[in-house]
Amino acid sequence: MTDNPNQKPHHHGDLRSALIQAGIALLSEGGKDALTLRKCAARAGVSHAAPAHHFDGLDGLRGAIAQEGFRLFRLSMLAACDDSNPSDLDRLKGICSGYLNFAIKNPALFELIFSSAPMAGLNRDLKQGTAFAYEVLRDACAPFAAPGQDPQVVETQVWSLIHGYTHLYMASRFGPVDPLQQARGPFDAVMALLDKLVAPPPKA
Amino acid sequence: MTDNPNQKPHHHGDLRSALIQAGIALLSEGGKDALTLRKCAARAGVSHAAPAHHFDGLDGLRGAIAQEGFRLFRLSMLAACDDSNPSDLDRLKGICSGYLNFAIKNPALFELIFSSAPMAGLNRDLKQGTAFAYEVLRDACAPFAAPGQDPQVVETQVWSLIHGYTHLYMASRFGPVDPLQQARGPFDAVMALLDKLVAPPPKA
DNA sequence: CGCTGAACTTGACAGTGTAAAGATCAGATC
DNA sequence: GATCTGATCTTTACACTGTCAAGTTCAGCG
Repeated sequence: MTDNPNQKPHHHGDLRSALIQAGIALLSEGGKDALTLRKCAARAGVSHAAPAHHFDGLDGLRGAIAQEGFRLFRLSMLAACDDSNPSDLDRLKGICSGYLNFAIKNPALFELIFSSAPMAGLNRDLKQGTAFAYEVLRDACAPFAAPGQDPQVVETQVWSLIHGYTHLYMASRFGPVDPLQQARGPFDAVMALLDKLVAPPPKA
Repeated sequence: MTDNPNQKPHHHGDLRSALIQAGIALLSEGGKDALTLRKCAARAGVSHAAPAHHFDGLDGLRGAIAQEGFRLFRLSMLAACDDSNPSDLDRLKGICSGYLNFAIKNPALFELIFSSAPMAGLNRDLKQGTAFAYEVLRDACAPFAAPGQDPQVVETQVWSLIHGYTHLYMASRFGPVDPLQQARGPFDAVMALLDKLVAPPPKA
């Protein structure tokens, strides 16, 4: 009866995750505006109103996609510095490199997860996903906190620097974007600012 | 005949600029998604298809609004550091302060002007508007370029830092946004990284 | 067997961008 | 002055979107 895989059942089985994957694919293929409830539904083989039973409207789907996006984002940062044990500075720059690489490989997804939706409106699972990714950055920044200084300061400095560079690079502010990640603009020159974290100014 | 000001003429007179102003107002009131060709037209008192004669679709209107946005953005940066002659560092931090202030006062407009529309697709006037605003940042960075170093390096470092901070702050990544610009998050702590531009590390 | 509730479909509606075709009018030309 | 011309704006229409309301299907259970 239902053994025939060609015969789609009334219940999809795992529609929620199928819609999220469809959404990521649409973002990847057509950019931010290509993410549509109806197109996601069509790609998952269900009717246009089916997603409403799994997400709270389009924003709900965006949130679920963002959660998955943060998971991939974290993996990209970790993958860029899993060498043997390099110096603390190399490790931090590796994290930043993974930060940028994720945006280059997933422009629309990167834009989505850092879109201006106020954090207050995020559900708990998504908040946890962002915190989990932030942990990677925090760990890499830990060795650079001056004694007696709030470690958040260095974290915020590094985060601002790499995030700003990535966002401006993706907006073609440093020249055309290279999807092959060969030319990443003045990435190394900008990241050289991090060198000054380890060599504090002389007390004079 | 046509002396009666209550009697609206067939020709608007300055519809193009009226639509841009209407668009900025809509962005300010309702955020990024509130910018709509039809709503702009209605606010300007014309039919919904009238904007098509002045802009190349919604993206064309966005570009025109961005051009005006860059003009205001530049003024905001200049306004934040027009004191008497402070130090180079104070002046640079003032520019950064104006950068952030503009985003706080015009969240949707800030998002629009730095949206990921590739620079390649921008028209010449808009490109010139962005270059004009960038000039302010470049001038403020000039005193910090190490001798023999490409001044673009410092410019890109500073730009990345302030842009990343602003973008993350506006996404409520450093806590809730204060529209009154009283609490700007760890702004001063992050900008302290710029101190290291003037005090290079010792040579060993 | 029949019930119940979740999963999904169908149909409808308002709002959107955009294109085509017509109406209006200021200004130049004759 | 009369007429032509082209820019400006309106009207109409269409496809697509998110969202709601109501109906349909079906697995699991008493």
